[in-house]
Amino acid sequence: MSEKLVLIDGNSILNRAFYGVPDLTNAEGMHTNAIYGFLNILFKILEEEQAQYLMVAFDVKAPTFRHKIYEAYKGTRKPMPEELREQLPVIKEVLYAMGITIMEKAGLEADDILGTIAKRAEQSGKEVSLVSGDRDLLQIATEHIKIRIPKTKGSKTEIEDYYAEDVVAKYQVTPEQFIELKALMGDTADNIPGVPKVGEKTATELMTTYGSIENIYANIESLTKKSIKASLQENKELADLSKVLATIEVNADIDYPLEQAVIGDFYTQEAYEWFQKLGFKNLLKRFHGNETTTNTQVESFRRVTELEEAERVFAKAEKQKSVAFYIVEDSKEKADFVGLTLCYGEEDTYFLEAQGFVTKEYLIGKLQHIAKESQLQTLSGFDLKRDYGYLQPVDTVHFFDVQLAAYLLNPLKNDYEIEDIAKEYLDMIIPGRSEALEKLSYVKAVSEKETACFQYVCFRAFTAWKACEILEKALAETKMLQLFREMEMPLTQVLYEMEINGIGIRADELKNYGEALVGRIQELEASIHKQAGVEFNINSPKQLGEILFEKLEIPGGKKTKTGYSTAAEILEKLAPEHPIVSEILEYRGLTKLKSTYADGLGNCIAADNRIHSTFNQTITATGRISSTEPNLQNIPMRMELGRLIRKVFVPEEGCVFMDADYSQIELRILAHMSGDGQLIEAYRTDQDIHRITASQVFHIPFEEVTDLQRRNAKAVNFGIVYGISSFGLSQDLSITRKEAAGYIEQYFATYPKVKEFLEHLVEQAKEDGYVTTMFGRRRPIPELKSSNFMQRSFGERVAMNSPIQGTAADIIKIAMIRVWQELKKQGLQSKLILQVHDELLIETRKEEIEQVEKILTEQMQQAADLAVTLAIDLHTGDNWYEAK
DNA sequence: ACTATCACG
DNA sequence: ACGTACGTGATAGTC
Repeated sequence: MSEKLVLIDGNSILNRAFYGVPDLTNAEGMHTNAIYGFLNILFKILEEEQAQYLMVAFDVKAPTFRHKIYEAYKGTRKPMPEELREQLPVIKEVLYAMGITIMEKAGLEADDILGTIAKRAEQSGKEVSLVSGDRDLLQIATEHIKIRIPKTKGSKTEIEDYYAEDVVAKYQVTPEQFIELKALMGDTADNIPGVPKVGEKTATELMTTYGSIENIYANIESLTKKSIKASLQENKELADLSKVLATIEVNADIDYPLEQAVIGDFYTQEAYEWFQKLGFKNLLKRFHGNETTTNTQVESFRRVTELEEAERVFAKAEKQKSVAFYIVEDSKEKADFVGLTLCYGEEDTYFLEAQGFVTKEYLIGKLQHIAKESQLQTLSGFDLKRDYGYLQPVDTVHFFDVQLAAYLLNPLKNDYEIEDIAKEYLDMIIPGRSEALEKLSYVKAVSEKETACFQYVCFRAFTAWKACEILEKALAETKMLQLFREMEMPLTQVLYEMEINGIGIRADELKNYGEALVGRIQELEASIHKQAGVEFNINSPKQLGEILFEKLEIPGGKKTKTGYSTAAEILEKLAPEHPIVSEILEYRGLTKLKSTYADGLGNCIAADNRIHSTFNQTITATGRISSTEPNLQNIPMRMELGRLIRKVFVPEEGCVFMDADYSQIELRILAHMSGDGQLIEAYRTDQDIHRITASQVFHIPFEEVTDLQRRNAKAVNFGIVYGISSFGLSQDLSITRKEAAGYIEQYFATYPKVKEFLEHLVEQAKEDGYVTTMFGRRRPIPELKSSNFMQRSFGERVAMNSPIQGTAADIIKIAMIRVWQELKKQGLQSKLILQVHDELLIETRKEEIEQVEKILTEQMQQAADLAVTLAIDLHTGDNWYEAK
């Protein structure tokens, strides 16, 4: 086997990647999509090729010879978008960090470098794979030089390969002739003018007939098509110029540093840091086994097996100011305790495995002692909510969840794995779960990869310990320490108990509800198929769109990229005219209820006949919590049929549900934060706010406000909170943009301070790069720096919405903590079981109704001190339907 | 893995 | 001139 060289056309591939990969930005708001796409193509190629050498060629900024000719001919090239331009120097840095040879030379285009190097490599007996998005390169294909052209098909990249014979097969000309083919037909993308009137077809025909441009002109009289002949005769100079432009230099004056281009280890520390900075999480996985910074750390890790030693470790731990722990569980059998890792210093990380005299009970007892008794210590960990089953904490003030801290510092990330925290805040590469355990259970893995597992669990405690101090400092600097200590940390415990409590479900009734839907669904399905004249999958938007808009020729055409939109919004407009459409809408509604709710919830019922959702505290950008498996925050409410599902959510024997929700909390927050006197005054009278708004905005007496006016005012109120735009409002109300703009103008004239406030938020956000809630929670807004109008506008709306939505989230979190504490303090058995953004649900003992009602009302109303009252609506009932 | 749709606040 | 309302999660279909 001869050796192989991979050559990459840097600019071309970066350009391909930029347009092929959807917009990506890192935490700092820098665009990264082209770099990401480039690296993916690079890795894919290298995996396929198994080459020994690699070089990447780039154009340099100075105009080249060929550009000069062209620019004299036709002017300047179209400029590169800023989002791509900023990525060009970065990819070079990344490649440099990976030890990859970069070729660039003033006066030479990437093509010329590639052509020259490829030919030289071939002459020295090497196989060459040349990767470019540019078909121009096909001219240098030979038996040993393969041109590879990546194509983005949907989300996948496929690569077309061309040896010389493949060029002939596809274009009916040899690679040498391909130059002249290009010269004749021209290429606007490549700035080759070509001969007017000669396109791909004519050019191919001419070249296959005559073999060369020279021969075409030699036989020009035999051409049959007069217009072509005339054009060729008139434009001989243009044809010659085009040939010069299309010809790639293969004898350029350039170094050929083959020794440097030997493929080595890409996975250097510098490369890791770049990948981390760019936020390429899945590419980081490639770095496993290349840790360099962690080796010294590993040497200090200790395995503790003897009781005596364990005693010493705990005795010492109790005297430390800061202790971190990680509970090791078997991943297969959930909550199967394996051991405990403790860390309380640079040199003090211990893995205490439950075995012999060091029992599970002993270890947990010792840990609980630290958690309960030593209030002066900081006890840190990672995702502490998961550990409360062991801890049974009474007070969380000295707890420190590093995951939660990292979330507050940047709530925009998708996840907060401890590996990422180690890298971001400690500048350390630690093994990730999948690498260490290889998806095996702990017990199985430990026998096979004992050392890896030992290090893995130690690093988790060590990282929690070490990151704790740094994160605390960062929280202090960003003025979020109080938010962390007094809101997020105490909330972990409230959420934990809500998860444990769960909510009672009448499984039989849920089943009946689901079965009751089936009959009607089948009826609709048959009717829809009959009317369509064909059986098809109604659930497939693709098939449905084709049936409605092509087969049945219902007007109301295209919308999305993939085909016709069949969203309810569109179908509702067609429903009155077409019975099939309204049946489809009904079918959609029923199948949604069946699959997502009747069946979906049914699958989540635990052995205790309750549903235990997970409440996630590190998901949203604004500070809200989210609910998964199942999501109990989107149980139907607006439509009666769906709302009936709430009847299967029931309290325990001897209890009722007590449900309280804030009335228009976001608008009240807006009134407070903006300080608008008129709006604050509107809330003083405890009446229909949308009606008051309508009355004030449209200058009519309260009693004379029509339903339409009220509806409009309500939409404007919503719009303001979402970060108003005339277009959005016009869409919502089905009015013209101008009318919508009129409403907004009137609204702002009525509440001038609101306008001022929102404008100030955007201004401040542009200055700082983030917005904050009343309680100091931050949301960075990298979109504000985008050169893309749409993205920037989105950033502006976010700047207006997040402080409001986030403050509401803060307020209900405060209420939850206080309600929970008060229930405990008064020794009540009633339990907080759900939060739905502005609503709390308490499973209330019947004998405690009065006390709980008082607690819930007071704590919710007093959670924040605003210029307007925080009104709540409170109901009790024997199920969720009745309590709401 | 991504898209479309739709449930909630 | 650009093209959307803010924040989530689950399901089914398609690639």
